[in-house]
Amino acid sequence: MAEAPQVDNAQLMELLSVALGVYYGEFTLAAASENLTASQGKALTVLRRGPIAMRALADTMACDASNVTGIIDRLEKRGLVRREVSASDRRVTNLVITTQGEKITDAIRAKMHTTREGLDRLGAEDRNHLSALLERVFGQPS
Amino acid sequence: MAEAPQVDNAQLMELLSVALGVYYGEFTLAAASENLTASQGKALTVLRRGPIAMRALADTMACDASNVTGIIDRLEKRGLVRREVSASDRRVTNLVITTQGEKITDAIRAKMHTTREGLDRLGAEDRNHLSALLERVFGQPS
DNA sequence: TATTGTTATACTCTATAACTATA
DNA sequence: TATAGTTATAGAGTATAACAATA
Repeated sequence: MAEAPQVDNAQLMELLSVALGVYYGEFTLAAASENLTASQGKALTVLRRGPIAMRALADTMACDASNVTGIIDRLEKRGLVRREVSASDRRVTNLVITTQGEKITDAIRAKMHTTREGLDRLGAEDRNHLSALLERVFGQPS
Repeated sequence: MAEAPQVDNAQLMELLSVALGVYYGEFTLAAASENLTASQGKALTVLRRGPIAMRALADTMACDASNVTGIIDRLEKRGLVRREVSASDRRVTNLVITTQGEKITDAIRAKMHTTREGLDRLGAEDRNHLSALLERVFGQPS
């Protein structure tokens, strides 16, 4: 049996802070290489998961709804995102990523070498375990 | 034996993206409750680990060095950070967090309920495992 | 010559408040 | 009345370029 390192939550919070800092820094640089700001890249990443309303995107990005207008304006001007008025509620604007937008999110992800090489160091079992742990920590909070 | 979910790196990258979104969103709100922007909170969090030069902080934050000047100006004006000219190289400015700055980072961390409760759901063994996995993925990249 | 930190500039992000359209 | 999205505004973040001080 290996010695239990006895990691407490404060140390784990610190480790998460460092790990996600590395991830976010690399994401910012990768987005910049595609001429996107971090916020634009983040919005595009959320849209990559599927269509979403302006308001819901603002909630996911933890920013005010008024900010999303400008961010989406710039992405739409570049043809990376499409606005669609909801059929069921005409107040709602649904956002849909375009094929070109999908290509850019894929390009950003492909450029995140540090993170990908880090994950490559894990075997299949450890990948499964990390996935399960992240889902338990960050998955649907009650 | 449990069925192997067969998680590939693309899924893990997506999961990391979601985790970062939850963590960063909560961090932004916690920092705002202390009247700090996300960037100011991030800078203070890095400084909490120990003194660091302006240039190194810019690298860690993945932003241009010129930005750090303004961010530190505002933190210094509030007494949360101190500038110290390096004794060994007078071009270098070392940044030191103050006692008041430490208190604020602790207050921010204390307010991150979703993340902390997520970690609380893990037992001692899973905490150790998550810690080891994060270090293997994000620890000192060659 | 090269590096550190600052300043000036232009653009983007951000929250707040007020507004229109729709429910 | 309440909600979705936009606009206007002011302060903060951001990269670029140019600069002074130091190495």
